[in-house]
Amino acid sequence: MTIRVYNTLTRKKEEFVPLEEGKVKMYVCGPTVYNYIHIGNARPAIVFDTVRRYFQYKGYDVTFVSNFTDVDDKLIRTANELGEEVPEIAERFINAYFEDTGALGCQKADVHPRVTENIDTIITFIETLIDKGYAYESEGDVYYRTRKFKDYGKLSHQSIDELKVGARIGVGEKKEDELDFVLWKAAKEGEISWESPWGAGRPGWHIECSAMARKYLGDTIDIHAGGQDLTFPHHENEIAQSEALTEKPFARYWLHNGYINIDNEKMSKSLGNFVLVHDIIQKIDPQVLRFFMLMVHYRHPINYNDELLENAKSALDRLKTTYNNLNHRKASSTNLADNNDEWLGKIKEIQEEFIKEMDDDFNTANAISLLFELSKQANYYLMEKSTSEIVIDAFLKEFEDLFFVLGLQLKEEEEIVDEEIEALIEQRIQARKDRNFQLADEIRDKLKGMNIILEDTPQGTRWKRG
RNA sequence: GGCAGCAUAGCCAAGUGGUAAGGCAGAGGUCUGCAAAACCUUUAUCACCGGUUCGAAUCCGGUUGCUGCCUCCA
Repeated sequence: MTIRVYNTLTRKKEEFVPLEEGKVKMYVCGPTVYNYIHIGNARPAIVFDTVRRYFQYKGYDVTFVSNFTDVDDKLIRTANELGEEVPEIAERFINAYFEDTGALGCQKADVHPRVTENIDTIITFIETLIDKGYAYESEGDVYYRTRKFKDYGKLSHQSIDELKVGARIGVGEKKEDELDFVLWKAAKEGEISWESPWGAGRPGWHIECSAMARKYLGDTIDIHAGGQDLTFPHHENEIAQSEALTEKPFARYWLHNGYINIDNEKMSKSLGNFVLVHDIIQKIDPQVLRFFMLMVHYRHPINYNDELLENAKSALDRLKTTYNNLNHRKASSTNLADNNDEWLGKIKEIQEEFIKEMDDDFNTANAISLLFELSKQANYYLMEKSTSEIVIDAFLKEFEDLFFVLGLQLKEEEEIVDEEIEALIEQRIQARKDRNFQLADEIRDKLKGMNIILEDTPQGTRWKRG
């Protein structure tokens, strides 16, 4: 089965056919590193990390590039406010980005290019656009001649004339046309800058992605992705820049993820409702946030609040409990069960359904429902009097594989064996043997107070943290 | 004004022509010394109106409500 992806360019689900068989070249627009990332930044990171993992699961060789915008107006402003230099700020929040997204289970990209490390590439790109007549210098700035690019608007499906109606006016007399956008910005007094044929300055926002995607992935890439709001103007402008330069299609498939609202309101500075990943993961397992996001289809909006996150935690715990129960049962399993094939068949069936759902434009919501089906089947199996190690292992492996695809972790960190807890549990086991249930319950309550929850199973007593 | 999206049970959320997945929460039950975990049962005709069709949550038209983008916000 092939993967079908919704392509913003055509507004349809299309069969994914890579440029080069078995390989996927993917570029995801990364953050401007002037602050900790908020959950809106986390969504594309999580979603497209999952897309990447799924391609890999299907056997593709994926080259994944995601940039850092490490110089722009917001960085300069932040630097001024804090009395620091732009590179310091950028470095700090790039590190924070890796820390936060790492906690969320996102793998690092193959390349994380930074604007400030690719200034030469960007300047060359702009020079070529000028040579081809697609750009012009004006008082130290360089602008893109938007009307010259005949396909402008093809991604956001707007005609140039419609855009003109909505275009903000008064941006500057330096432009030939109000739709033109900046490729190179002349430096103001004291601003961080680089030398260029047009004087000291820095790159505009859109040009970096065109230049860096081309440098690291080539003229045409398979997938270009980012948040929905980047469709226009950012991605539209990237297409204009890249395709004007190479005269080839820039990206074959454009994927965009939906927004996140906080308590049904848009996250915005004026509302003061920005939720930083850095803060949430102090309070809740980062896995839960990832799971929460994957429970909704990536193109749909998500509403966020604490209660919904709690629901996601309960749901994820259910799956983890089943996994732990399987592990617990492994020790007492034998090789003598005679219905192994039946169970192995069921597991295989669930795996196939999972793949079918993910093939359909990465429908993680449905894929997760298959995890619950796996959990249900595993629980049925655990009700059997004797279990086969082969089947238990197959269940465990399936859980691990599918969790890995979604970027979720099953194996807990090694619990440090607490002697006090162990001793109390031993005492209670003895008390139960003696049918001294009052003492047994007292011990259980005491442990509960220590956030230890006990489970008495036919295979013995086990504990977990609450 | 232009372009686009959304409206499914108490909550979250799948589902684009064949009679409503899954999760959370709730209720009842089984198991258990009691719990925990698990299992079973139970809760919707899909915003509204009209149309197409043997058949629509799913297609078309309209109405209402909400949302996003329209130059630097993921």
